[in-house]
Amino acid sequence: MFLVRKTKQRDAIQQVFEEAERPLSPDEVRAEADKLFPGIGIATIYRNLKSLVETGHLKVVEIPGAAALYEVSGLAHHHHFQCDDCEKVYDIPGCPGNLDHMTPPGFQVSSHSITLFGTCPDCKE
Amino acid sequence: MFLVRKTKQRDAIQQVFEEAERPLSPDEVRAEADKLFPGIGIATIYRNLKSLVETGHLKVVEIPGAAALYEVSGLAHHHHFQCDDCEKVYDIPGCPGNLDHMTPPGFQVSSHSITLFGTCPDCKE
DNA sequence: ATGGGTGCAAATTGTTTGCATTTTA
DNA sequence: TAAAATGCAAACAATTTGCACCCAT
Repeated sequence: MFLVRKTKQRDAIQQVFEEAERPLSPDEVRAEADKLFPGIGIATIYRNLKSLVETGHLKVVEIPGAAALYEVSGLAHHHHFQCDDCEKVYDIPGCPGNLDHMTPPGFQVSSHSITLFGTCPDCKE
Repeated sequence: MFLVRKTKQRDAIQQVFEEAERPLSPDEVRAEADKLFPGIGIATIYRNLKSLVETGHLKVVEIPGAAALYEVSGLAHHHHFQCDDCEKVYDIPGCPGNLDHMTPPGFQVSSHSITLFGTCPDCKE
């Protein structure tokens, strides 16, 4: 990918993320983008997700035991919650902060990932 | 799987875990088990891993962005470290403890997962 | 008109499953 | 010797890639 050109499909995908309120899977992105650009192919979704991550527009959200999700970058440092029931993933603010006391001697930490699991408000009845 | 019978292959797989000092991938298990029982098939590895998890002998270790690993169960609550370089995963003791302050109102937390990323001692030169 | 982008289908990777055969109890 | 376990290969699901064609610049 040398130069990144503007296309209807790419615009549609970016717009999907601007309107999303939680991290989305490639299939969810496809379903939403298809409303804006009917017939968009799944390979196009994957290719654009990858290039949007490379250009810094999106970030990959990795949840343990699940396929990758994507969200707009530029949000403050935060973590995620996955509902045990509906499996949707939500952004949650906050961070326990310094995890140095968990770092064993000889190891050097560059980043961390925290995911909470449980029941989301929608599924809590 | 009704009754679980003892087989040479299953014994080999269990022995691999008794000697492992970190979580292993199915392929690593196969490589080690193959030394104890040459020719063991990958399907047998997967089937036994699944049943050993069901019987409580093993636990699945899910690292964000990586395929599932397995380790013996019965260890104290702990978390994991993945090396950015060699990608090996290590157990690390400790836990920041109460993460309630990260739980947004309306959500109910049942468990959490913490993974530290960085450089392991082996790769630190 | 040229080089990047798209859609489709084939290829990959990690994991599971169907089935004929072997092994355990 | 009946039921469970194995090995192999085919089936799957998620993601990537090759290629002919299309569309921005």
